[in-house]
Amino acid sequence: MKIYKRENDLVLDIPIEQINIIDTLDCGQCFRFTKTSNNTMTGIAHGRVLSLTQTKNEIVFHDTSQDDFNDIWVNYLDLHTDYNPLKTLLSSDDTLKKALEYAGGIRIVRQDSFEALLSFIISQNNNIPRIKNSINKLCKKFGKNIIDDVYAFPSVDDLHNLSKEDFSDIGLGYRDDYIIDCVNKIKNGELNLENIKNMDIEDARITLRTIKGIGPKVAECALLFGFYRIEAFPIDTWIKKALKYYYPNGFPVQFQDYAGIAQQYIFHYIRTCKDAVPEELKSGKSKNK
DNA sequence: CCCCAGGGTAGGG
DNA sequence: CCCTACCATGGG
Repeated sequence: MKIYKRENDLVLDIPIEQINIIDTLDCGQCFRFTKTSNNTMTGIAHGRVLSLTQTKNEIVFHDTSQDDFNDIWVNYLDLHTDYNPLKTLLSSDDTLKKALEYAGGIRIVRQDSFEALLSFIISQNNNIPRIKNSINKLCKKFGKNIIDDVYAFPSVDDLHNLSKEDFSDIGLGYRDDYIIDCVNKIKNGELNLENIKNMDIEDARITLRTIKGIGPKVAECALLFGFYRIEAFPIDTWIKKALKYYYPNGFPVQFQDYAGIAQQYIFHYIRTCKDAVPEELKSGKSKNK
């Protein structure tokens, strides 16, 4: 992994098999990036704009300083982790082998805890385009302006002391109450996200689920995507279908310490690869049984 | 009109 | 423990 300067950009020498930025930033784990050309992703994270252009052997970080790269983006994109041993282990399973051939360049992005927590509260019984839309409106209305029409994800303080009416034009539906409850619990000290980072995962699950609207699935997503607990295993409607079709006898126990990463490969595979599962299963009623 | 989406809750068996 | 109705909203 070599990094060098090219005018205002930083160029990272890294093969696309090691990290595919489009698959990574557009696989339903984070919601603030969009594809701005056929090989460019642009979005906002940690209060900054990030625009990445990828070719076979390099990623261009547009208008990025060496300090921001070192202090923010290496960690955000999980670049210090070697995924090869894990991918070799997961390849012993036929389904994961196919999922890795389809999109093995996915990494688990290290998102801000509060942003991930709120994002996955919004995600419940919702679809990804609508989640992205609501989050963008939330940022535009309550987040701090970064530049032009770009806004940071709102902080706890940005969102506290708001009423349901304040959220009425965000399109959250009934989920506004959940956000209000979450922000209140953080503000009054009932919930401390920094403490959750150091908790045993079972305690973290129980603590997160004290927030209204957070059940098993959202708690697992928050832990996986907001706290980098890669053993967390969110089961949504897609993973339910995958478990039923591929793993009727249960998910392989030898993967349990990294089940969250495996889950993400499968999620992306089954959701976007049209011949991953039979059509009748994809369009079938997922709520039955 | 229907069903579905990175579900959870309350309430009743 | 299980099951079910219901919860807003927009896309297909």
